[in-house]
Amino acid sequence: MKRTIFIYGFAMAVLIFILHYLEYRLFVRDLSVEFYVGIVAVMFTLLGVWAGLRLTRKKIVLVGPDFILNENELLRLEVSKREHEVLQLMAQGLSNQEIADKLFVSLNTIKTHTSNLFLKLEVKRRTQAVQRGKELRLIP
Amino acid sequence: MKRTIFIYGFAMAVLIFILHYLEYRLFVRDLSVEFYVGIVAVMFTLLGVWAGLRLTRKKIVLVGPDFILNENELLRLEVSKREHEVLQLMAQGLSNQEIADKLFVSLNTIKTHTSNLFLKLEVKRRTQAVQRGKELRLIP
DNA sequence: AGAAGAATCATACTTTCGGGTGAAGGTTTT
DNA sequence: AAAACCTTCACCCGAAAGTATGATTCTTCT
Repeated sequence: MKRTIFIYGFAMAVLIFILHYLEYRLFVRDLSVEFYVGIVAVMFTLLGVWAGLRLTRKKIVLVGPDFILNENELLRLEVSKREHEVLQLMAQGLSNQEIADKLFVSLNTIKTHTSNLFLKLEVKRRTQAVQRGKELRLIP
Repeated sequence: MKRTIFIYGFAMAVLIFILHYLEYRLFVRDLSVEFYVGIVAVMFTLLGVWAGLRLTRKKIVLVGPDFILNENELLRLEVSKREHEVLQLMAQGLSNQEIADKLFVSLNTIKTHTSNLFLKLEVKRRTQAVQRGKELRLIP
């Protein structure tokens, strides 16, 4: 942000200097004011486009990490804490076995959780569960 | 698009006219050229920002809700079009069989694509592939 | 205390995934 | 034309995922 402003101001100064240089050294006031105004307009239009894209791109990046858990959906769908926990790990691309190891429970337990989860989320596969979980803001 | 260009050109003309008006009617050449150049610079910067946002917003809308495909990554990882296509459908939670049906090819073909995809994305499961694909902005 | 819900685990079975290998046809590049 | 690459498909096999059913333990709420 600060860099953008700095670069922008610097470019502004350089352009004005160049214009003066052209005006006094080469053309010796042969050209009208409209000419310079035109050049300045075009150049700063381009600068404006560039700066605008800069700023908005950063906004998009900032939008990224902000997640608010939708507890209403958790309650409505009757998703238990443990199932929610499993869903989170599932969304990280872990296999059932890895989830089981991470939660210190049996593989069968995780299978039960995932099955119940799929019923509650009305999906058939874990990829869909992850999708749905993100849609409903159950996971980031 | 045409409207944008038209509006932009019109605004350009209006601004130049206003400047001339100010120059000859009010200030009577009391102010230096730098002053006018400054005003023009600021104004066209704003116009540039506006125009830039216009144009890019339209591009984004065409693709979807603020998603810009990262073609560099596709090239870098050597992901083919077909593999990219499969990745998209995979991200929608479809099974290999469903993807095969949707693309009118054999299940084995999809398996080959997914296998190669996993190698290129350096993952082991489809859930991870989807994750990675989103990270790298290969899919929305 | 007893009912309800959750978490846990098991067993058995089916389906889907994923790895490995090989190969044929097509396009692009050299 | 030959090489390189993409796309397509096949077969095999093991691992992982998912379904169904039933059972035990534990907390929690009434």
